[in-house]
Amino acid sequence: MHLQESGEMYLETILILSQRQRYVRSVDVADYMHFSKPSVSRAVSLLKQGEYLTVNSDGFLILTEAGREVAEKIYERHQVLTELLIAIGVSDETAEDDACKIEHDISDETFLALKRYMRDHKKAE
Amino acid sequence: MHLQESGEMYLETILILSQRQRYVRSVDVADYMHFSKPSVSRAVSLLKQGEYLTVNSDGFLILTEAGREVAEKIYERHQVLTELLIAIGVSDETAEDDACKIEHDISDETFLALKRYMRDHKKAE
DNA sequence: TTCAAATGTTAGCATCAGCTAATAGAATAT
DNA sequence: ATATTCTATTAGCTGATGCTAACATTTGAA
Repeated sequence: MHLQESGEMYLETILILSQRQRYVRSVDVADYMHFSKPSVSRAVSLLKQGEYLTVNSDGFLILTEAGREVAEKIYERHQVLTELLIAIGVSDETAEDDACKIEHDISDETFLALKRYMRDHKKAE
Repeated sequence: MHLQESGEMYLETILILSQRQRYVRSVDVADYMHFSKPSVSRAVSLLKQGEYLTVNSDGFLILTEAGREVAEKIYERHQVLTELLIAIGVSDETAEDDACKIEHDISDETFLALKRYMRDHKKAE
């Protein structure tokens, strides 16, 4: 089952929320993403079907290994891309927004090249 | 009328084809993009409606001022982003592919920052 | 001239991913 | 204990954008 950009966003959000809260429910995801509950409900059931997460008896969303891998990959991209854009002079808010779109688009090859470039140019700035 | 990514891709393609051919028809766009004729037909009629292009009596697609502006903006992004990715070590093909996705996502602010960065670091490499 | 190929359009299908309205069930407060 | 509120789901709508099948029109070759 191939994940669309939207699936990646849900997983990333669950990861982020689970770093600030003891548990994450569908309604928390809906609030954070400013989506309706039914939208989240369907997304969650698709992600469950794809085995990216499970829902326990309290309605808490738990990422599976596969789900966590995707979430961490996207979240790392989010952070690195945001940092990179800020480093070249983009405003914080725009950097966040643009990173959030680019993070789903680029290949592993490009992301690695960007990280390598940043590493090699950090002190030389 | 707000243009989606797909609309931008059609306009960019028409611009590219009009640089290599004396005229561009729907079927040329379909061949180039590997889309079906009906898909292009509908897209063209939407772009016509949005006044991004006109179709003359021979079925040739002519970008309007607005259409050309969009097409050139996206095409410039395409070229600059591809060049940038290649410069940091991404393979030609991946650079093309990734640039083609990023080009629709980033803000003007980010694109300007990237161009500025490239300009300032070109000879210093 | 006639028949075939090329071109464009219409109709209708599929998927993705958002939405609202309505409902069911669980948790909480009075 | 009852009523309210919170949470999740179901049903069904919407719009974007790809597709195929079928058809009409035009072009061009035999």
